[in-house]
Amino acid sequence: MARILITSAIPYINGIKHLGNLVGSQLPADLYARYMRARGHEVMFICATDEHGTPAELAAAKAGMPVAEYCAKMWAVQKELADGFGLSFDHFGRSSSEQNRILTQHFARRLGENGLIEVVTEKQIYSVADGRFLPDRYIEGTCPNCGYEKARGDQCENCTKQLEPTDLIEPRSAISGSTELEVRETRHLYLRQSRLRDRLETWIDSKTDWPVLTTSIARKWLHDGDGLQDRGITRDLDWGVPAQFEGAPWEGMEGKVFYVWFDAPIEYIAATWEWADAQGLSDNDWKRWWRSDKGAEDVRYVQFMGKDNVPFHTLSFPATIMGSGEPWKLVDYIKSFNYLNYDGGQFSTSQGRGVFMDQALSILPADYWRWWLLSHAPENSDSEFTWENFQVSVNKDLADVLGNFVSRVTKFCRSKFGEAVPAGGAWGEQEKALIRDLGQRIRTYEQHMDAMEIRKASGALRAIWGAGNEYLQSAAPWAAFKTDPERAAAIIRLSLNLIRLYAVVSAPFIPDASAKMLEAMHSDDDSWPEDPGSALTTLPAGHGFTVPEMLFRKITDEERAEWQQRFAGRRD
RNA sequence: GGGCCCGUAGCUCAAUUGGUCAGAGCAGAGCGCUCAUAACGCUUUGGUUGGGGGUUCGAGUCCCUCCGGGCCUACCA
Repeated sequence: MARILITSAIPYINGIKHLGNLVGSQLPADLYARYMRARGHEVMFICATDEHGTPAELAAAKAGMPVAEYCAKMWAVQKELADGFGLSFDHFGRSSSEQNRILTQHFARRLGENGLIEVVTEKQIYSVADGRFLPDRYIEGTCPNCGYEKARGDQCENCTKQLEPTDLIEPRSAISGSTELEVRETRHLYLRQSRLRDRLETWIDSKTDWPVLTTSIARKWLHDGDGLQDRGITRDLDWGVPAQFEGAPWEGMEGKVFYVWFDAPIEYIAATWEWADAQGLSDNDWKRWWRSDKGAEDVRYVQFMGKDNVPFHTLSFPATIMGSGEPWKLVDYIKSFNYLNYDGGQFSTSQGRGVFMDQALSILPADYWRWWLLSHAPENSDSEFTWENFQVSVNKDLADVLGNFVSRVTKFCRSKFGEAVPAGGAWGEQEKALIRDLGQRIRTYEQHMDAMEIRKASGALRAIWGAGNEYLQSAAPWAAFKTDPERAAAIIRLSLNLIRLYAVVSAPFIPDASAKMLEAMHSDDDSWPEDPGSALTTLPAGHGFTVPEMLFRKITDEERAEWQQRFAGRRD
């Protein structure tokens, strides 16, 4: 048994995530966690909300509530949606937790003591009307290059030229529109990650099995220009982890907080601590996942994230860990994803374009979404959601192939033998061939799952489902029943057992349907079919079952057309 | 501007380090079956691998170039 630590990139607190966000981190992480648990491994699966930063403060102000209250409310919303999608986190934490405050300040102090933090005085734009310093992209103005009037302080969207906020003509606050802007001096802590460049590069170079997407982004940052640059890790905000605290090796940081990207990854650790506290466990119960001096040497740590998160997970967070000089766990494997597009364009949170998690669950159960999203995960390039493709995949794979298999077997048995596993007959050549075939297909499935090749794994699973229909067609119990009922009984006994086997191997992808299948088979034996032959004798003759409700319904053309129109733009 | 990724059958995607007629699923066509959610099984039609050039005994794979799409570019997260 191995020990596997799995973290999903933590979703930002601000608003409800769309399906592209879901498939880029939380959902594949859940698939992997469920699979590894099913294989008997000890798993710690961690996620949380990322709550600090300017957008959270602004969203709270817009909602007319204190930021802490807003975050608490949105955490509950996201938690409920995560539960709705069956995301099996061992703990869904909050980056605003007390545990994260303690750890974030701890890491900062260690980095400071190790000479890796520097106080830098710099000039930033301050908005008097808003009473806050403005991040570059919260400043709007006219582009000096092309004359576009809504250029942002970091880049002009129209001509793509990169800008400094002071380049803008008639700059104004993007928040209030106020033109009362001043350049003010402010002091910030910088993480001197340039000093760790060689160590980081050696470390990245050792990861020869990582996806190209992951390593190429890391290398770009390591080599771009003068190489890895130092990075400001504090901000002039109210909401966050205070940068000035008891024991801090610097002064004058009162009123400042750590940058959200400094404390967010630390929340992976903090959330594990939150988990231990919530369970009433000891310090060592969470440290054994994170500290190699506390029993984490044998832990394999896997992170899941979208490509936009890669620089922070390959460089700045590892720099934080390495720079601490303490034996915290570094990531062993990063699985990164491209983006999922929506019907010819991008999902857009601001425009409400695409399907969001709450909307998805309001029209179809989670398993339908899980299956489509995972079997089309954007692993090698950006991929695309279309309603036509969604309808066809769900109807064919889930309803016709898997759902109908369960239906035809259970209904045939009920009508010919009653609602119990029939006795009599024996396995022949066809059964031996099926078992050999299943053994191979399951092994292929396991290999893809172990390698986190999600699309390939879904294809292998579909092939396992297909094997059942192929077998039924060639064994033809409906024909055998007329001349040799015992033979038909043997076929159906195996087929009913096959339903239980399908429930077990399919559970990582479609946990709710799998639970229904097990329930219909009146079984709670969810042990992995290490040996298909014996797995198919789990339900003995005489064992009762129930014909289940339709496992998956089909999506009609009318529904597809309606949804296509409903989600084309503008969220209500 | 710089960097990276991608372009393969009508659609969604595969093709170990360059190595036998470029493969699946879906859609299409034909046949079979009738237990089942008009479901299932079998067979089968689709490709000058975006265009052009080059290296090689051999290129979807490597190099150059052009076209098209996407991402990142360090103060959104």
